[in-house]
Amino acid sequence: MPEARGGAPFFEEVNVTFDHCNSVQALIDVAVMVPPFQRFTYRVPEEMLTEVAPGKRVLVPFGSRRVIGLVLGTAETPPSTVGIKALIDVIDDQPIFPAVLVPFFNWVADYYIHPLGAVIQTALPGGLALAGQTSYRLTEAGQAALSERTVDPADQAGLSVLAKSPCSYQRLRRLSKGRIRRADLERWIKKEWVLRRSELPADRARPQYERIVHAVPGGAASIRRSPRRERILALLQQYGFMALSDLKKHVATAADLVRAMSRDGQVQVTQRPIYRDPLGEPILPDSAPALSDEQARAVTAIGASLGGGYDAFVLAGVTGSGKTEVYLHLADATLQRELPVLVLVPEIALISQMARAFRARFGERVALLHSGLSQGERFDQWRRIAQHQVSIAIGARSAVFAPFERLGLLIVDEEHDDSYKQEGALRYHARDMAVVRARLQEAVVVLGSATPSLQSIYNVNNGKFKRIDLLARVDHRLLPRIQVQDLGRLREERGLRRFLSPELMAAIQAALARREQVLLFLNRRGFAGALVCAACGQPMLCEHCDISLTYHRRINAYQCHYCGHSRAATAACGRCGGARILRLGVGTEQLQSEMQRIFPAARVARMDRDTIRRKGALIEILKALRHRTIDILVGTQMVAKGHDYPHITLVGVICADLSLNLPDFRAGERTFQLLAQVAGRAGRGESPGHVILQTYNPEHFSIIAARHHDHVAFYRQEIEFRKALQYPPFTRMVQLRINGPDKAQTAEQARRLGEHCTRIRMQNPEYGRIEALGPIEAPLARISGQYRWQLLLKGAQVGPLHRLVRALLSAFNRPADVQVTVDVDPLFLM
DNA sequence: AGCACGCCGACT
DNA sequence: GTCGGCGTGCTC
Repeated sequence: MPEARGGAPFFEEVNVTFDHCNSVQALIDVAVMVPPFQRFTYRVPEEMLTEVAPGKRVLVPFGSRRVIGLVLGTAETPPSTVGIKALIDVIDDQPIFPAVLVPFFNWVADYYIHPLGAVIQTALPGGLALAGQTSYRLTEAGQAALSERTVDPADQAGLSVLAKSPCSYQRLRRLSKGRIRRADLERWIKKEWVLRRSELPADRARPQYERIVHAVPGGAASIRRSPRRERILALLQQYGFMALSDLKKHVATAADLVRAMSRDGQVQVTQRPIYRDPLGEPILPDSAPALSDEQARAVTAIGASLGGGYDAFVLAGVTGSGKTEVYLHLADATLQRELPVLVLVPEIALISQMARAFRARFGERVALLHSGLSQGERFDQWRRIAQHQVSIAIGARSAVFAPFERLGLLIVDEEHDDSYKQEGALRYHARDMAVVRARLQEAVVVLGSATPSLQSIYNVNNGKFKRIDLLARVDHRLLPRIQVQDLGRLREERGLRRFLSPELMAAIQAALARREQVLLFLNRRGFAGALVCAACGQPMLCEHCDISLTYHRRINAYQCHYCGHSRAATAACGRCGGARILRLGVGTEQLQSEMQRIFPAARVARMDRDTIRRKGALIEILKALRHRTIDILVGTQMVAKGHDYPHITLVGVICADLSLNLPDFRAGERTFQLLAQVAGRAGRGESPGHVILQTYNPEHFSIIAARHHDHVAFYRQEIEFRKALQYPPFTRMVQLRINGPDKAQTAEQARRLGEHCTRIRMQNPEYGRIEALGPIEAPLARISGQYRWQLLLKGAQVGPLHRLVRALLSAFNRPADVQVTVDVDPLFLM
């Protein structure tokens, strides 16, 4: 094939060539699944034309290698400067995602400034072997060199790691604790001590099948009979067909017998896919209860838009107003139009609750997608959606990529929750993407929350979203009474009395006497808050993170909450060597043990990251609460998240200020949401709720607004503050993060990036109104041994910001171990 | 990421 | 002159 280089006459000839071999449609765009993860154009050989389809994996030549790519569609703009290669093979029989997702993937790649192939990789369930695995193995020469000790002592250690077994580079790095570097491997390969083998491995996640045995007409009349065969034939006569696994329960040797019988023509065997069921326990079906007038109005209002193209709603329902029931009715209405429903929930723990409700109403039509599933389970759920076998999917943020070909309704529950923001290589916000996906697929999107984000309320006021309120709690339950206690007046007290006001203590006592449940919220896990040397006042810092350690009594150690590193609690002060370390403040661990001491008869439990680490532990706590085998629950902010605790009447907020004092412009919003949410946990049953909110800042507007359940007042003040300081939603932000293992080098590269940025901004008037803050050292200057710098870009329009960042990144050459990541619409500026 | 290519200094 | 070290840049 001639290269389409050069002038017009040549161009025509190319077209003639295309016409001649009838292959104009035979050019396809493929996203390669190895760096640089970009889209490339390939030619499809004639014999593969019928097989190729968007969403299928293909094997393509790439440089001197063969790699896996994903078909995006026919090429729109064939590249004119390079020769186009032909693809080698089509891997899949069925597409692994529908073609309609391609524009969505493109949008995500553009908006978040991330390579298309990498976007698709994050979207797909794991185990699809998208990248060829490269493994390294010690050669005989390497073995010899190692045993003869002719190698450099520095290489000795690395090579002996490799001597144990061949493995991948990543595993190698882990096994050698990061001491083996890429350059070492390349050097060893040159010396022929090490062999690199690149292979395209089999999928780890494969469909599972079960064998179905069918009766054959006249089969029973066949020659070979035996009592066991008779039994099998009789069972098949009765049921028509049976799974082989069920047959085995009746006839232990069924597997062999059936094979023989199939040969003799007595039965017929077919295969049918089975799905590993992530929902272990059976769920009793329920039927739709009657809606309140308010709920019914919400369903009618939103339901009117179903099937009529894109529309977006904010469903603002106070805690306990029955949003889930509205979702269920809307889902039902959507299914009646034969359109699928996608439900996003902020975290795994809440998925089971939502899934239960949906399963009870819709049975087997529900798929689950989240990271708690095994790779095989996730693959199965994904495939059931892609093959139209389910019409509802419930999942965490990555489920926004669920492979629905058509979509009627997208629900984002607890839309204000920051867990929707993914903080990996691709930093996306699942709520924002849900809105975009709804627009692209002409679906209705519902953002539900008791405390809608400032962003969403702003969009309502802009006319972008429609707002629907649920103001009443179900069964006319009242919102809890909130009482504020000033912690300042307890400053002179010693020990726990500093943190527990007499009013809170009395309320706990009274609630326990009434046999009601108490929730105590403290946004700090561990035993004590701060660790300070008694001699010199130096705080205990993590060796890898420049972050204060926290004392954990259960393991009797100081622990870093950022990298997990811990030191024995006998460790001395890092500065003066002083042995006496003061433990100031209080954490959930201490609060729990103090509560147990003060109320010995009460059953006290704790819910924080430490106690729910074990799989199923959270469910157990929730169950125990429901069965009233817990009297006092102590917990961190996870207790505020949407769980339904029907028997809790008293909520104590130990210190409402912990999230207020963070150096982040969203601190006020987070505090208000947290307080409103945690207060909402009280009084969801028949008894009224009571909340005691302790704070050092009783006059702060976030606290006052929370106290009066006054969302409007909070919004009005917060939006003024954002406007005055030109923060989102009035401006758009992109944050560039510069990370590296070396302090000076990271600082130097950050400075260079800043200079590049200034130069580009000066060159083009389009960037004139973009503000660059930094580069500055990040507030968390080091995490897990990585030094962190940041450059924050702020502008009125997202377009110029995007273009500036793209120009900046393409002009910036960085050393291999310094990383630059892009965070569009950053949520955490630390 | 991997691989080729091209440029330097150290050897046959 | 050739080998092999590493920095640079491309992959349809």
